[in-house]
Amino acid sequence: MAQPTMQQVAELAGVSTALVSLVMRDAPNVSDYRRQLVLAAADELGYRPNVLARNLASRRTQTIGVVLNDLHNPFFAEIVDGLQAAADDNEYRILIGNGSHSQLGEEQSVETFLQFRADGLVIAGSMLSDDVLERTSRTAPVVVVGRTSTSEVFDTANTDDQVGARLVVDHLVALGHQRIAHIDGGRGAGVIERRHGYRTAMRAHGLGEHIHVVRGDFSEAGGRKAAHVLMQHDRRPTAIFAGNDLSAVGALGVVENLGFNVPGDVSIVGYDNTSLAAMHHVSLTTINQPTEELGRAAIDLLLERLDGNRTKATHHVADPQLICRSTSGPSPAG
Amino acid sequence: MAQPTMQQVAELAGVSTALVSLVMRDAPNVSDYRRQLVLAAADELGYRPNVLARNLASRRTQTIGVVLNDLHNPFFAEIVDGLQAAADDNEYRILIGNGSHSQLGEEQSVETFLQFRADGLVIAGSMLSDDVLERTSRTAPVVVVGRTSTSEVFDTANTDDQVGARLVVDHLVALGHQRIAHIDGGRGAGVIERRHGYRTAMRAHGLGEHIHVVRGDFSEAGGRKAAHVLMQHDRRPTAIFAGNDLSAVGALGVVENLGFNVPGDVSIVGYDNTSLAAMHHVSLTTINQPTEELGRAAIDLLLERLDGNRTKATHHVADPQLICRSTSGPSPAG
DNA sequence: AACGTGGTTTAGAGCGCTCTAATGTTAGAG
DNA sequence: CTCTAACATTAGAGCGCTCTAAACCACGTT
Repeated sequence: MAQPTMQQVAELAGVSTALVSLVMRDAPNVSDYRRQLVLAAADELGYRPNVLARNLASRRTQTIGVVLNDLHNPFFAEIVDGLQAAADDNEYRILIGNGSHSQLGEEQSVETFLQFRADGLVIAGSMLSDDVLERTSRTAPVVVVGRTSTSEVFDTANTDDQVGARLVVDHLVALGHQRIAHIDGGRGAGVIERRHGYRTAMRAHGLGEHIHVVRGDFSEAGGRKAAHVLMQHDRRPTAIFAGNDLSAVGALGVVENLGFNVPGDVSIVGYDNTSLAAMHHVSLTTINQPTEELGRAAIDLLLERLDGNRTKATHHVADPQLICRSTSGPSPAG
Repeated sequence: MAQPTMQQVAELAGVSTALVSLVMRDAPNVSDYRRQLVLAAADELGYRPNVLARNLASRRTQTIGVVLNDLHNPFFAEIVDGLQAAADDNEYRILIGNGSHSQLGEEQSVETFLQFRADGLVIAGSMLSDDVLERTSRTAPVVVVGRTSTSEVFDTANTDDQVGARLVVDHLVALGHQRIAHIDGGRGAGVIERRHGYRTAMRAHGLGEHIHVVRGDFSEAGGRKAAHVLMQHDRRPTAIFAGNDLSAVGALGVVENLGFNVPGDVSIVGYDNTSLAAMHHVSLTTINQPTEELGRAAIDLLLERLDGNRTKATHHVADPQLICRSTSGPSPAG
């Protein structure tokens, strides 16, 4: 399995290793004649540059480490689509680390990337504290996606979750709902803002007394458990605003199983507009986050840092948007 | 952003770099006294080993590259869970590459890992030809997950898809169905076996004349399109066997939207038993693949190769299992 | 014939680590 | 008090590449 080295290519082509290096990097000022020589030799040997050595010598890896909080949440897959596209455009490559939906898993992933000397990090749905993230970004630039922060050290790209939550409440209130409950996301990213947005909007509509928050964890199982609690409450809600699509679908299943009609008896709204929500069979009313935009923004922010064009923290905020589908409707009874 | 090096740690601790190296690698035969000295110095400087340099020198990375065909398919997230657990147990780390549901994306991911000199590769749901995979495994050991192969070069870990398909057909036939159609997965992994298993089982039940295969692509959208075609057919099926859960859910949405009852009018069965199928609201009858087992098997196969204990290709085959949920029921009319 | 000029090529010193072989150290055996 | 064995430590040569500085090589100019 010993792989051919630049040295061998150089010998076969009858040139110096420096020249081979130049050819491999597509440098200008290499005669066409030698370029062909080198390429032919490389091809013959099946030469493949050793990124480890290359990066060690050049002190950059052209690699961005992406840490995803939860591989099971389609939201993150969609973020990756945006990141991938933007990275491709800029000749960076992306490697993905699995945060395993836990702080520890996230920290290990980050550590791996730092040891590999990734040029920068994108952490999507981070559960780490600002403090830890700031410390990390002293080693390599960090962009946090899907989570608000006022940090003056690292950048963020996300949607305004408070506004998003308000859109949900406004929508449900317009449909005549009053008893609107909220399933939050536990320790997940964006949880505080969404919950706060929900509370504020409820009060703004004079529905302060109907504020009802149940804890979830951004998973389908969490949504199920929370919905059970809600539906057994003596004053059960006519509408449920779940913190993300995954928990909304969990709630949806339970509510239906208990014999209620959605949206006839109970309206359910999610958050993220993932592929899950868009599925015909699910057809979930939800809030769209422009994942493509967020992904691109994250890469752009990172590149500005890497190119040394900026040192001040920047927070890219995108607009959320209500996507009305089949799980929300007029309040029963009125 | 210049990070401290082993050299600096050595100076601060008043020892040689070799000793620092030993301490960092937890080697035996280092006096406790110096070990503490070194650790203290490393801690003070915030030293973090440079994996690039380490790997370059030691010629191994302790890293396994995992290429996922489609980040949007929860099946692969579940495979990663198994891989992650097994890798953790063996002090390997996992890095994930995005195959982008395309051959090109997959090849690029593989190339990146080879350039990073990953010790081994796991390719889940590969769309690459045996030929390409065999060539790749001359550079680093490759285990292909979720795809059959008789290759004598690389290893595989998967379930017997033909048996799985037969389980589906048997189940539906037992429920009285005759017009059982199949939505396949286009160029995806396992497609040929599942389709073949379907055909064989149909004929075995004397239903050869009802064989009906429509092309899909393992995505929800593909499932929708295929279902449209099927339901507009003059002899529309009473049961649909979709090649994976994602397309099954797509089909489910369309069938319901067209006003049919599931499973009253049409039964739908998926494949993979992903978290998607298990969702209460979806509750899809499907075939379980033991993802945890597959993930562990893949890592085990890889480690055997890496430890030099085996050179002959091995194909780990797990048993599929029918999971009966709410989308399959007795054939209407009989 | 000496001199620039600008494009092309190369020598060689690192990058930060590991690993082999050699050296230093200590304690018990003879 | 020397000799050994076993443990502890270190020097130094790579690993495969990049990058700076210097060398080389036609050309057309003076």
